Amino acid sequence: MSRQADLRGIFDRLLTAFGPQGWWPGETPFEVIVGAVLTQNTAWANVERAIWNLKGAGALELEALHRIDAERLAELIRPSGYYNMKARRLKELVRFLVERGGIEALSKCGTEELRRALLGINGVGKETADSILLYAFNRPVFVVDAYTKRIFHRLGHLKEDAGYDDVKGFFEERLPRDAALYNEYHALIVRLGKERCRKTRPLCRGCPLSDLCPSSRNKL
DNA sequence: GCCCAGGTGTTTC
DNA sequence: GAAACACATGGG
Repeated sequence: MSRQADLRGIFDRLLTAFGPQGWWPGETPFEVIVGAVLTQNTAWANVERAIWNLKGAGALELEALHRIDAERLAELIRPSGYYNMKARRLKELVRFLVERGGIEALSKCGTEELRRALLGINGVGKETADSILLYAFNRPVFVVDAYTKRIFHRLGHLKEDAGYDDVKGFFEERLPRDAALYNEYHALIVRLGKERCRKTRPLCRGCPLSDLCPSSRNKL
């Protein structure tokens, strides 16, 4: 850590540059949960196609997804990639939700308890669990993804080998525990991460965010 | 054709 | 433990 991280300052700059991101792009907590699995290592545009298929089949509801065959489900979510694996994972997650009395009942659980339970489900890792906690259950949990590590390591705020929980703790210790703030911050990091510098402007000349640029080719 | 995308579990050293 | 691998579609 070469210097003190001004996480709030970076947040303000990203918000000014990109505006509110309106995450999660899902209409119900259940839709958020399904999307969290479907988007694992997958471009969101492909997830949207899968979601659209599920809606069209009337399968984007807890009971419907609980009843559907894994094979049929795999067919519907095919555009999101890894469809056989994700179909099994979704079935597991849905069974968990049903067994625990649904999302409403689960919302009475403590955050740590719920996180442990989610992590116990096959196919739900830390990022997926935290995405569900933050975006479906509105809990103040900072979500870490590959962009977060890449960008903040490049800024000199994280060690090369910082693990998921190290990074999560880094943010949670330096920011107020505020679900709305974590919601927007993670979304803005993803937005920044996706921002690819044009080949015609390899040094992001004039870009007010050039010092935050995630591209390793653009070390300043 | 190649690389990447809002990861995770399993296998192997 | 951590590195290597499997899982798969669609856009740039």
